[in-house]
Amino acid sequence: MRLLPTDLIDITEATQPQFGHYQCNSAMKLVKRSDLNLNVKNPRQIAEKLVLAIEENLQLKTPLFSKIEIAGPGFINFTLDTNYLSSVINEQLHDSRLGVTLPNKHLKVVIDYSSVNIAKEMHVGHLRTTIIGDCLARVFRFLGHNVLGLNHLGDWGTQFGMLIAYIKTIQPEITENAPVKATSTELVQWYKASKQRFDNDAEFKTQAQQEVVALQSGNPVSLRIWKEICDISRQAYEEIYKLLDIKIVERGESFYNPHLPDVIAELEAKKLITISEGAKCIYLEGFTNREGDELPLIVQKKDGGYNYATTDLAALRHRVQDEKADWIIYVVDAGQTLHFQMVFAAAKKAEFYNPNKVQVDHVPFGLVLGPDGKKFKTRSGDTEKLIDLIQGAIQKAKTLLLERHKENSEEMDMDEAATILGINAIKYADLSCHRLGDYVFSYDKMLKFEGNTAAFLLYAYVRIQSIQRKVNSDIPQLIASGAKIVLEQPEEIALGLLVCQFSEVLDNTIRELLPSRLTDYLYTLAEKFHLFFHQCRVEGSPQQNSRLLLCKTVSDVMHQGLSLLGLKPLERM
RNA sequence: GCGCCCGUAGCUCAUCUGGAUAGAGCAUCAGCCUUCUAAGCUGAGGGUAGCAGGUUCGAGUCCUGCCGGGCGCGCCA
Repeated sequence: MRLLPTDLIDITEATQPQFGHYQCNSAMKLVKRSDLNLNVKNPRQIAEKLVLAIEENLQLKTPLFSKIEIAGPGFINFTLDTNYLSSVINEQLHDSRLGVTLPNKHLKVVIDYSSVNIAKEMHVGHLRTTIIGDCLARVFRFLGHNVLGLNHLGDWGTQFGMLIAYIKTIQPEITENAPVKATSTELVQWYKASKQRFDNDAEFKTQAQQEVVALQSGNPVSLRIWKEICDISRQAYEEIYKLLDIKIVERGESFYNPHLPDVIAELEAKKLITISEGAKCIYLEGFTNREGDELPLIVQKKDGGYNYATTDLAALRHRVQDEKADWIIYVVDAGQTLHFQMVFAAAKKAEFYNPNKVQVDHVPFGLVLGPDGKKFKTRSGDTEKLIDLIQGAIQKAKTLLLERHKENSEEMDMDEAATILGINAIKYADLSCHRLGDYVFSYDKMLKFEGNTAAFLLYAYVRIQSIQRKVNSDIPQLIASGAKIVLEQPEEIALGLLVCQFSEVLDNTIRELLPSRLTDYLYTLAEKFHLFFHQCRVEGSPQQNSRLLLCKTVSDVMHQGLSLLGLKPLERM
């Protein structure tokens, strides 16, 4: 398609089945371009020229299309040749990467997600960043990129001043060598108590702020208590990561602490710092506050302490300079959009990164709402603990499984299946809704096993496994013997086409950083499979081998797709 | 007040750099299991895409204004 200026190449999937498989919308755009001297007023005439050119170019090769038609104002509709489609899917059958080619350039992609807070329990609000970030990391990895997933732990800052000050009042015997005695539950209680005191007791607030400075400057007792707190907390969140199958590198705010003075020094050297009301600030164009005055990004507080802007700047610089990132992605809730805009703008101004060389994206997501339609409380109010939530889903899944398998419950490991089903349901409920929208968190909804849910996908996968058990054929042997997929029935062709589009879908998922592109695709794949299942008998049919292999490609794509979402498959359910 | 996000079927949501007749699920109604898992499939009804303009051959999608909801806006992260 060198014939067209790249910005005018507009080839998309057909919007309706009767229009074929793909459509080209370029003719309507070309007619407007006077600079190309086409001397044609009617887009249909352009479409005719394009079709001629395409047919000439493809003459000597395998026929790609069985039909190319011009329709409407100038749409060009392409119907793929079934033999060609069959040849593509047969190639994919032999390809362990399912038709997904490795990139020319392997990018270093840093993804910042999960960001749990030490001394606070993981709650439903951590679900989105953790699951979306994990999914994006998995897709990038599968596409052949070098991913560094970072857990930007909230393990530093004012809250630790509060906590340490509080612990010193209730356990005054603590020294550098006498450890804190507490469970993670107690820690959370202490956090709440210290927060309350911080808000209501001015003297305590001052103490807490002094503790922050002590911690940041490396006071041994403060550091010791801090380390204990982190260790206790870690046990709690690692349990959840294990359950959710999340693998992430821990690199919290404290990691950047030694770099903070240097970040400030560099900003000062570059003459970006203005002192305002005792605080060191960067003023950026286009940001105003409530009164319409310029809004600063505060990088050092008047008490000398650093804040999250400082840490984020240090982190960004580190990720560019030390990690050599090509792409940095922050999976953080939409409420922090302004913060990231300012940090990115400041980092550009400070030349911490070159926007032409490094792509930096904030990937915002909507809120998780409670049953009342309001945001789950995070700070002081009681919230649903993530661990309880997960256990609840697993319990519910188990009830459903037992109900379904009253007679033959010995065929499968109910606990294992329930765990997989429950966790899949939670993850899928989150990933399948559009990232930017809020959604109401509901056990019932996420465990509903109809419609666009994890169970619907799993059910398609399970049915394929069931067919394979029934036929009991050695599939690797079958492939080795040269058996081929022959797409004939409309249901087979529709299914085969979809299987071949896996690679395109992953590209879209990454381009928009939207996991819901992948869930939508897998949902459609499951739908098309169920259709095929009803219309096309596999076992005992004349097309048994071909259909068995078609099922295998669907199973492979489904398996890989589920894995990219962070879900696990089941052989039976 | 300013900025960002959202508003699509009774409900929950899709609609992929603007494309042809806006699609699913739930709920309602009517069908399909002596054949590979009925957690499935088929069919029916259900729409002024918040409202009003504009740009365009073409707008749910882009622009402007208004209405409604959410979030954010100087030392919490």
